[in-house]
Amino acid sequence: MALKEAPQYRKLYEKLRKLIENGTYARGDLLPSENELCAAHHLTRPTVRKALDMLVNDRFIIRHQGKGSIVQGQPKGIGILSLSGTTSAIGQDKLTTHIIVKPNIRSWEQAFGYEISEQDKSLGCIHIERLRLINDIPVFYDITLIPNLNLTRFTSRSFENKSLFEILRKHYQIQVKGGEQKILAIKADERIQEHFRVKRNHPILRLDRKMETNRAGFSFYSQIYCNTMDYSLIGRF
Amino acid sequence: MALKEAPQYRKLYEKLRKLIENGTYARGDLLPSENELCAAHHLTRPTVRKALDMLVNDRFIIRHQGKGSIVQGQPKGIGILSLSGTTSAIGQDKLTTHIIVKPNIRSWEQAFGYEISEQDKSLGCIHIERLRLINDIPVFYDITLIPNLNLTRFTSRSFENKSLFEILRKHYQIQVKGGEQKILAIKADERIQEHFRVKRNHPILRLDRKMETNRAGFSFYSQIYCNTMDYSLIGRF
DNA sequence: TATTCGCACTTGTAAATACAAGTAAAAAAT
DNA sequence: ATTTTTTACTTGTATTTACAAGTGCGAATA
Repeated sequence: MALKEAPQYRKLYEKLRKLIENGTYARGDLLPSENELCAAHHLTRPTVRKALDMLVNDRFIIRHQGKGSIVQGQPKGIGILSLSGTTSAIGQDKLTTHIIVKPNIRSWEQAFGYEISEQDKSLGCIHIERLRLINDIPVFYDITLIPNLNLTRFTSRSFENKSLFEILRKHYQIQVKGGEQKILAIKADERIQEHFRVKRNHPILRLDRKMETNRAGFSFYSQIYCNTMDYSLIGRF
Repeated sequence: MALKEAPQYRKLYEKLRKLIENGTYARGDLLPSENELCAAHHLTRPTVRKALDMLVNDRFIIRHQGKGSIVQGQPKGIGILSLSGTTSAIGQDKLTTHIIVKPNIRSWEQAFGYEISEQDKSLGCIHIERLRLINDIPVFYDITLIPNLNLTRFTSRSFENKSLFEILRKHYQIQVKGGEQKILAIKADERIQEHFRVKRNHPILRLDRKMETNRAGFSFYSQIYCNTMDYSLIGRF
């Protein structure tokens, strides 16, 4: 089964998104006009517009009739509380990742309080645990459970300093479209105390999340512990 | 200034959305095919597809190539983490409100870490503090700061068991369009211990929010303390 | 000088057309 | 009867064309 090539509008979306993410286009800049993008990439306007529609949807740009497409910058907009993964929520600070439990396949019974389908249950799940540090301070500990269907070579990929969301999007055409989350404040248990190097009774934020994707019936789950002492979570809504 | 008529694709979106919301199309049903919708509404496929794109985006439907558009049903409520105020986030449980500090006008210097404009600063702000109980358990304590411009009779209104968001929308045509929030876990301080009837070191969730409205330049601010022991915050994103 | 007007640009909406690709059921072959 | 192939649908991608409408700037006008 050969991988189908990504459609043109999607390729353009990825290109422009990258240019915004790496700062080539900064907040407030105008993107090239639709006609210029057409000429530059040998596409027609509806195709270009579809790519821009996606960027609007992800809050990378806004458009003004008669004016142009205005870069909004990284959608801090979609901080960890609204949509994106951790990596894009951090911004330019140094984010390092330690894999505590390497991707491995195991069975599951439940997923942090969320119901899972019988099919997912029968196939088992990919299990990852990561500790993430911002500027060398441990801030996130996350456990991720992904249904084990058809993600070839997934367990052998490197996740160090890479965004899980980005891997899913680029290699498997899976985009997180939204989801559900519970959020609560708890005391640090022993394992968390150790990872975060904090005392007992230290208040910790916990998120239990279900991520829903563009692939029908495909959801995955994560539980995130956050030490908000030095870095609080920021999000737009 | 006459109101411009809504575009065709938006009208179709509204129609189909209404049909899903009132149950004419139920979860699992197939929408009429794109060609049938074209014929029925005298539109062409690109226009129909644009309406369906919007429904996909809002998660009312998903589409399957070769199959059709499958109704997903109503996207579930948006909890406190995404957009709405507390009242609509609770659902059917009993929510009671105690006004701890009645609406009063005072000066402000800052608003929970957010920058405020010079104009807002010069006019002072309306200050409210409320304790909210779900099924008689104290769960939220919130402090709200609203710039004091032109909200006639605001301080004399009753806020018992009423939604602040609703008052702003109905009486002042102010709608919250989005905003920014910081979220962190803290230990209960003395005042919170008392209100929530919890011990020292009890983990508490704190949200610092800036609410942006449809009125240009008008934002207001709130700080919310949550006891997530019995009720965790649930939201979609 | 200050204002108005027009032009050249931008994005927004909409149609008509073509072909690719996935799905499911009918039709044909085994 | 079972399997395979065909066929008639569905949505997905992409082009071409046309006009509407908002923006900003420079030239013409008062």
